[in-house]
Amino acid sequence: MNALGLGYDWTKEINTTDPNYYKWTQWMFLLIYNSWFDKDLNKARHINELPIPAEITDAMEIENYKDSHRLAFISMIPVNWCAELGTVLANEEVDEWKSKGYTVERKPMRQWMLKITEYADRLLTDLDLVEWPTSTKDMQFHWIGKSVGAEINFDVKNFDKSVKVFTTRPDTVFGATYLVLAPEHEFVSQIASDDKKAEIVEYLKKASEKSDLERTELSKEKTGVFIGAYAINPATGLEIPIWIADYVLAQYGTGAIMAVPGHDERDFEFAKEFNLPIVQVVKPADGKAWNIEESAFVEKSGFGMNSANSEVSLNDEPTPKAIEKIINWLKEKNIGEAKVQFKLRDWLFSRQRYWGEPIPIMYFEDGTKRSLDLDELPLLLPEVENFNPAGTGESALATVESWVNFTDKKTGKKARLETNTMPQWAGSCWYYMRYADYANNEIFCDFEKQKYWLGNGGVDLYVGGAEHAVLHLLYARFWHKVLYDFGYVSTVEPFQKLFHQGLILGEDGEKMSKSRGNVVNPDEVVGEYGADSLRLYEMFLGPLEAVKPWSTKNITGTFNFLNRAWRLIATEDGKLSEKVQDIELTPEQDYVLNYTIKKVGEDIENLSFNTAIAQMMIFVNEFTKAEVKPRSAMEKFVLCLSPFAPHIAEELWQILGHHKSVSLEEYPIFDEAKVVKQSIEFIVQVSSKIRAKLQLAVDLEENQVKELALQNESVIKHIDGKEIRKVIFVKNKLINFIV
RNA sequence: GCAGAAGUGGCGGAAUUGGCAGACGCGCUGGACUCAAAAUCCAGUGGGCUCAACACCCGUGCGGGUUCGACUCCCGCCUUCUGUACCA
Repeated sequence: MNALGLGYDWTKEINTTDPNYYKWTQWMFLLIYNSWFDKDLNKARHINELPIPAEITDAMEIENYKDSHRLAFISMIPVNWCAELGTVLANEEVDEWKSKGYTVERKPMRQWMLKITEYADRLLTDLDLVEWPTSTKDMQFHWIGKSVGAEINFDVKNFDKSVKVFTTRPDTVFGATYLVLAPEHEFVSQIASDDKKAEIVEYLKKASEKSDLERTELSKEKTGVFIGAYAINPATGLEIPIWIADYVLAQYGTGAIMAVPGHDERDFEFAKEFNLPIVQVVKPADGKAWNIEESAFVEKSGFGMNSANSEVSLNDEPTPKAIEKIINWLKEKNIGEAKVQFKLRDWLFSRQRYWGEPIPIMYFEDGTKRSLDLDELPLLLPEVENFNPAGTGESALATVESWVNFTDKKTGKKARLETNTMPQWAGSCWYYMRYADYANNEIFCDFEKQKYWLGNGGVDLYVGGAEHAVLHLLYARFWHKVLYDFGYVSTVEPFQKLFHQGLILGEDGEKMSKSRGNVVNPDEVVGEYGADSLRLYEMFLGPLEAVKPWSTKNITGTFNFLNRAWRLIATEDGKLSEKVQDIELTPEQDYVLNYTIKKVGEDIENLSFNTAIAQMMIFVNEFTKAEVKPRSAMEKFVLCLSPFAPHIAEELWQILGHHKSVSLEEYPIFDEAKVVKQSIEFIVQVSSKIRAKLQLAVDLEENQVKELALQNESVIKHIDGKEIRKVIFVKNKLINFIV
């Protein structure tokens, strides 16, 4: 990187695995842990400010109540457990190990979660504040996935229970002909009939062995099992069967749905597969008949039908009105209410691996616990011989007796440390702020420094790959907002302007990889053509955001350009060329110079480096033609070139007689008056076809141009005595005679 | 399937309040310099037609449309890339 002349200040290097750095990652985790989300104020507050209900008086119960409100909490949630490996696998690792013959199952295990869902609304609305690519904003928008609907309770026949479902179409409740629970739903084992239990266990086993990916790959064929229980449709009063099926996800909504096969594609497919009744309760707005046995009617623009009981009728109501009406009825009867649901799930934060920041919480023998104080951080990882997981689902840390079990100095009590560690994402959630105050040991970043460097809406320009569009960029926004709520940062959002650079592919148009053998080694290119040629070529390839192939052959273009630029100013042996003299510029040279300064400056602002370089090539071509080169133009050109090709520019600058580094110079200023052309090539069209080009002075009026144009031979020929019906005139551009 | 982006010479790409399509570079062709070559410099280079020039015609993935005028705007398709995965 040094050879390429990239301007990194290595004294400010940071490292998320450095204890002095992860001290603050742990501190931030504890800030989150010691918070609850005040829905009224729509922000995080300290856990000690949480109002405790009067009926809770027992100290232990108060702690439990607090724990259930913390933004970091423990939950039993399904993870990819591989018993043979004794460890939990990431989604993308599952297939790899399964193909090696290992068994991976979805098993609920104790995990630390962060309540990012509390920030769902803010993460959504604050997207308006940032200058990000629309595609990335869209991705986050869909990922957060806000849907507005209702929750409805369906009583279970013969049980004192009711299944809560979430639906965006409560108006179709009259058409709900069965319920479907996620296989993992807690009611399944409780309400299933005995004769179905064997079948259910079998189905559950199969479902648990499927990864999320497999569940969806099998999407075309719906599977499920009737569990021998019935629910009562609260709208119709009818008994409807309860099924389990893995197309219903435990993690979303309530983990249960009311199935309306007449008005939902998935429910329709399922009903067809298992011969369940389909009832039409919405009709198309155009009044045409709809064959509900053929396909589901899913438009939200219809009118209700077959939807009435003794208390409420949705018949002939347009869908939006019907939704409103049924929600009011559900509320009145206390069987449901309006509900906003997000696709966004809480963040599974813990890892059962050695390499990660230890979660700084200790548990005492009496069942109480405490988080570490700032003066006890960082909580270091112990030195170990064996990094393998404990095999119990815990990390290697659980096997380090001396680390895990100890006597707490502050309380004198025997304690056991949490053995979970944090994910890679944690340290990258806030590193962008550490650069502003990289060595501070009192706080993660001094507020004033943070405000100075990042106060203008966050990081001014954040360049990174599109693969981070939803995970890193969402997690970091979440942490930043928590820090904002406690006044540690001055902006609501961490990254003001975001740019995704495109990948440079190998010469074969494929991703560069060792296995494909298409990797280009920059060191070799630098050796042959120099660092400036490489830098310039990478920028000249095409737009920064585009994915584009490398071509070693084409680097001669930028290499030649730099050689030509050199010869403009210097001799082969590095002396100032005798042709560089203090002379006036010709009007044409003056224009090219000023336009180059303007264009390159603007293109840098827009990150359009390829066109900036093209303009500098035009400059060099123009001045190569000249017998004598004006010194002032050469100096300004070197200043333009300097950010792109710093090494050559530096040498040329010194050859031109300067002693101060060119990198300390200001970018040159152009003369606005000189970038306006004195004369322009004017287009003359006859019936929209170009028939002549005239070299004219600028700002001529229509009459003047018309007169000149009509004297042109080619124009006369094409008008051919015909009547001119219309004349279109665009100032300084064209005149068009319609005949 | 859904969402987003893209499709322009032999190649990378340029051109957006709709107004010269192909800037700039690579490659290729010819010339100058040289004993020769490399390097360098100069000229040419979308296709068709033409001995050639002029002129003319065609041309921005495909098919329509709006407009005096469309790479650009609208409708419908095709292809490629990226992301995502039954979210009730």
